[in-house]
Amino acid sequence: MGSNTYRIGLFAKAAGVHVETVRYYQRKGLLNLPEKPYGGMRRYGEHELSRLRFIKTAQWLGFSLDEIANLLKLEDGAHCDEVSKIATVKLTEVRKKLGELQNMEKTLSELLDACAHSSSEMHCPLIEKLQQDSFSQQE
Amino acid sequence: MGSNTYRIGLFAKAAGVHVETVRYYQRKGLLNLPEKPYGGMRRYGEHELSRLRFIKTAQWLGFSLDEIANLLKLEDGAHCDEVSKIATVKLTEVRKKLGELQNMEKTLSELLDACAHSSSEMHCPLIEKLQQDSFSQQE
DNA sequence: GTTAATCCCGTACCAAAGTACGGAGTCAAG
DNA sequence: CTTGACTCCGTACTTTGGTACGGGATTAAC
Repeated sequence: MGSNTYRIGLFAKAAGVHVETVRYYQRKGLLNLPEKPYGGMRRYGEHELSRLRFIKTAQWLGFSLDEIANLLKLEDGAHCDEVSKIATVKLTEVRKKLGELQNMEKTLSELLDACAHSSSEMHCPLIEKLQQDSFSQQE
Repeated sequence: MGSNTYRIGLFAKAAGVHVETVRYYQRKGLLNLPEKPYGGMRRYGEHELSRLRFIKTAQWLGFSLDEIANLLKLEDGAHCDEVSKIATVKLTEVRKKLGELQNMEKTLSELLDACAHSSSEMHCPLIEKLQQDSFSQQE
């Protein structure tokens, strides 16, 4: 089936991570380590590659490796009820993150807007607002 | 001038952080530690308090302590364009994340929906779906 | 057919952002 | 004037997410 063309070095490079990081993810169970032919070297294919890319994307979005591990259980296939359970939890997390980001987006863009329309050289509205404690439901 | 009314405990509490965190920020140079009267205890005023709140708010907006240290250098409000530049970069990042999270939200809720209408083995197309488009030049 | 580059795997170390600990000193109440 | 709460300061430990190191195996290139 899948032509497992990469060895670990190229595999890591293709996803923009270090070899050590790949091994680290394997230790954590985020990636499984392919069978090693008797005394040879392990090989990685496209599927593992997109899994690795997925990990990096999810991480960039603010998920911890533990959370990602859970997300990946969905990809690994499971019975419906378990999938539902995990997916529900994840969906809640995703929506929470969405809310937080929307908050950030709003705040930042308002501040930038104020900056753009400010004529005063001496008072940056962004700095000033950050100093007042207005937005503070920080979680 | 400013009546330096708080001692560290109240000061920390007023900003919603631990005493140890205040000390940590002092060590990192994010807060300066007030003069200590001969053998007495240090006092903190409103100015330091808004600085501390600034730190927490900026952190909440996704800035690292190092980035915040940089923002604090511009605290005098006289460098609005520079501040704007930094904030714009953040905003761009935040918007990109929003897009990807929305994507993830969609995938997960579709998955849940599919789950509700079937009762067998389930396998989530999470990775393929999410890998397909855009994302990827994460930083 | 011997080097140079890779891989394998285990262990150790690193940075960010705190948190915890402990022996002092100080201050407010009873 | 002592007890309890708070402060001071230094050092150590914690979690997360990696990096680095090093000896031995294996493969690719000349």
